Amino acid sequence: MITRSPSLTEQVKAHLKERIVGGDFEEGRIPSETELAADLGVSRTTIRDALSRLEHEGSIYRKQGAGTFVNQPGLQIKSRLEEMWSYEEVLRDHGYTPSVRVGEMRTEPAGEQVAADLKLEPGEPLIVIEKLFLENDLPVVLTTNRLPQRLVSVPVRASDARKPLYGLLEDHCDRFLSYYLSEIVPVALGTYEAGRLGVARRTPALSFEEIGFDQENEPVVNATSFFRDDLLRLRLIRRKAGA
Amino acid sequence: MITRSPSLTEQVKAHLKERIVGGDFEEGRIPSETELAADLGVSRTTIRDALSRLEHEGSIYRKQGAGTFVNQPGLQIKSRLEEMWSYEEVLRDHGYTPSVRVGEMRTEPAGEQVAADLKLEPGEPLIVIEKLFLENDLPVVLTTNRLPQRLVSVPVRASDARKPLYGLLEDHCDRFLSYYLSEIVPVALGTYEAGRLGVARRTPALSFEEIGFDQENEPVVNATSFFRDDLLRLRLIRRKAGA
DNA sequence: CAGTGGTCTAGACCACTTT
DNA sequence: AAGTGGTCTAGACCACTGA
Repeated sequence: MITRSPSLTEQVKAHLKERIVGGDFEEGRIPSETELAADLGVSRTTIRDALSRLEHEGSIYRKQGAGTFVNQPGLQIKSRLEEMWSYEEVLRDHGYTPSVRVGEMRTEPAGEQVAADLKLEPGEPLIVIEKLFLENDLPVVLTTNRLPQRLVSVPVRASDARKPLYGLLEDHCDRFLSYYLSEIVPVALGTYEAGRLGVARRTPALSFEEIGFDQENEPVVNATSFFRDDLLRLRLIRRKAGA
Repeated sequence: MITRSPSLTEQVKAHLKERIVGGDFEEGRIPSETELAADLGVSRTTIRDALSRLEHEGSIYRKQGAGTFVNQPGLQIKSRLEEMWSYEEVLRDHGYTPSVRVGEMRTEPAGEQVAADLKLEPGEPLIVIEKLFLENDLPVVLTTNRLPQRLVSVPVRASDARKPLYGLLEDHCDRFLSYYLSEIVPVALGTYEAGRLGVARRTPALSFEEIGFDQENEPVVNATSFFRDDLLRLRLIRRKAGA
C-alpha cells in the first residue's frame, strides 16, 4: 500500500484530508505530529510536510504549543485561485458536471503584444483555440488560447482541441506546462463575449490575461479567459508573506 | 550575524533573493544546494527550504538533475495576490509612495450578512472604517472595514484609524490577524465608489469581499475593497496543486 | 558517468501553551 | 512540568540530466 509516486508526503496529505472532511477528528482536534508519525509509520518530517500543505491550503491551522486543528472556514473553499489548473476540474470541484465546447479554431499572425509575450517575431503564425466550459448547457468560462504554430510537431485536429491545454501541449508539442503568470483584469463584457457566455452586454466580469510557461521556462501559450461571476466565484486565502 | 528570529531559512532566503535581483548569478545559474550549504554554513535542508520559498514565489525554478536557475519572468511580479497584506506595502512594492486618508469612521448595526460572517447577532454594533490609499493624491484603493465593537478594549480615535488594520486589531482588541478568506468580485463602480476613486461611474473594477480571521481562527473583521485597475494590476502565479 | 535536485529518516533543541 | 508545534542538522538513497 505504501509506495513511491505519489510521494509519501502526498499520500499522508491525502489520507489526512480524507479524515478531516470525513469528520474523523472529534472537536476538530488533530493528533499530535509525533502521534501521527507513529500511527502511520513515517517520520515526523513527512507528517510535518503534509500538515504544512494542508495548512497552506486552509484545511487546518496550527497553534504552537497547543496543537493542530481543523479549519472549518477554510474547508469551504472549493478551488483556490493559485491552484486552478484545468477548468473542467474547477467546475467538478464546485459540484458541476462540466462539458467542453470548442468554439473556434483558426490560425492568425501574432500581434505585437502576443509576439512579445511569447518571444516571437510579430506576424508569426499562431494557432488560436477558443473553448467554452459549460455546466448543463450554461456557459461558465470562455477561454482563448494562442500558441505558436512552430511548436506543433503533431498536427492538431479539431477533435484534439477538446483536450485540456496542458494535454494538447504534451501530445502535440512535447512541452509540459509548468505554470501561468496571470493578471486579473476587470472588464465590462463586449458584445461577442457576452453572447458566448449568455449574459447581457456590459455585464461586469473578471478576466485572466496570462502567459503559460513550460518546464524549460519558455513561454508557450498566451491565454485570455472570461468568467461568469454568478456561476463561478473565485476565492483565495491571503496571508502575510513568509507565514 | 547569524541569529534566530528571523529564522535561518528566512535569512538564507533574503540573502539569496538579494543576490538574485542584484544579478550576482552569471547566466541565471544558481550554485548547487550542496555548494550553497557549504558556503553559508547551514544544512542542505535549510537551503532547500529557502529555495522552495523562492521557487514558490516565482523568483527561481528548479530542474531535477540539471540545477537551479533565476526565473526572470517571475521577478516582474511586484506583489502576489496571496501575499498582499498591507495596501501601503503593496503600493510601495509598485514603486509608489503611498499615503492614507481616513474617509469616514462610524458605528452601525450589523446586517444579516455581516453578522453571519462575523458570528454575531444581527444588530450588534460595528465600527466601520473607510480608508483611501493614494499615490500622489491619486486614489488607488478604497477599503471599508467592519469590526465588532465588542472586541474593542481600548477606544479607537480617529487618529488610530490611520494604522494598518492588523495594527489596530493588535493595539485595541488584542487580536492578531492571521489570514483573510477572500472572494474576488467584478463590479461596475457605483456613484459613491467611483467618486471616491476619482473615476467615471460604471467603470469596471475588481473588488475583494473578505473576512479576516485571528490566530484563534475567529472571524474578526469584514472588509470590502475596490481597486483602480489602471494603477494597480493584480498578478499571481497559477500552478498545479501540490507542485 | 558525475552531479544535480527530490524524498525521507532519526534525532536534537527551542518556544510556546496548557495544566 | 508535560506536551505541543517550530527549527535545524547530518546523512541516506533515489530519479533525472547532461556531457
